[in-house]
Amino acid sequence: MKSLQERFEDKGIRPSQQRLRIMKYLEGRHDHPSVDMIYDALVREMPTISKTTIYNTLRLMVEKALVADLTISGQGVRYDPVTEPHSHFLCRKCGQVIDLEDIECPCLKKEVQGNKVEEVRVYLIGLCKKCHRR
Amino acid sequence: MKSLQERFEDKGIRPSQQRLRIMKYLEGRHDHPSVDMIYDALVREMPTISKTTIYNTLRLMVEKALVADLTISGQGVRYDPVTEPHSHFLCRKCGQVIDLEDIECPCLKKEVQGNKVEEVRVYLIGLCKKCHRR
DNA sequence: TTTCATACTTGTAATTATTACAAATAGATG
DNA sequence: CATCTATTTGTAATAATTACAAGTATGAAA
Repeated sequence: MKSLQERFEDKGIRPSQQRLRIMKYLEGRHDHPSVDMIYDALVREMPTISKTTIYNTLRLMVEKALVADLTISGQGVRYDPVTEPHSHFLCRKCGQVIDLEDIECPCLKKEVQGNKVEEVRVYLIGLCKKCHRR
Repeated sequence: MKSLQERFEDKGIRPSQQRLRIMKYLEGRHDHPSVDMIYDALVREMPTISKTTIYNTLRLMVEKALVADLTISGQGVRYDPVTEPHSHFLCRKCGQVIDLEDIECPCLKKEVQGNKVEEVRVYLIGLCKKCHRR
């Protein structure tokens, strides 16, 4: 895997302190944080960072396909450092969002009923392993 | 298909003028309107209706499973009078949301990786038939 | 290295979507 | 008709996001 610096260069993104921090934070977790979660975590080490920068950076990263955005029912927007297509599971009780790598999706066809498919998003909702046990 | 009145009674919902109007409007279309679209259309025939009532009614209908809510990437919440499970296609150019009845979904399993699946939402994004032709 | 132009960040204000809430209204029941 | 309760309405509050202008940092050129 290429370094962050390299991936930024490839896409013509200037590697500012803020952008690097945001991406490093995101890549270190798999819980699909929201803007607020990212801000709250980073503002401790970087007290001057602003929420607008988080928004700007994430918009740029999504545009350049270095980050994926998820809009799951009722949860607002969440961000995912993994851009390879995969599905997500939302636990309606604890709210956590889990990656599901192995779900093969039938709708990966290029064309459906005459419409050109560019992207497939599959969200499963239910009770996660832990919450289900009670 | 049962009448609206009957379906309301079954669920213990009082059939107020507003609720009936909102549901009738929704059932007459298949373009998955937003709260604003519904409000703008109804306020002409019912000048005193309030947006809060639209929100309240839709929340109730979703709760009682007479309406489905869709949260597609970037489009805010849209509402669908069809509650049988089916998929949706969003055209990234013209913004329309199309029903896809025939997409069979592989993930209709009851359980995935230990998590209990209660609901499956599949969104396809791309260019619709019309927009694609250009 | 200084200078300059440009890109990036920040804080604030504006916008949009949604919910909370209390007062007014309508509808059902006795 | 009188009363009780559910519903609706308007307004205010909240939350998420975007717009924008001013300040700051960065890189290139001199």
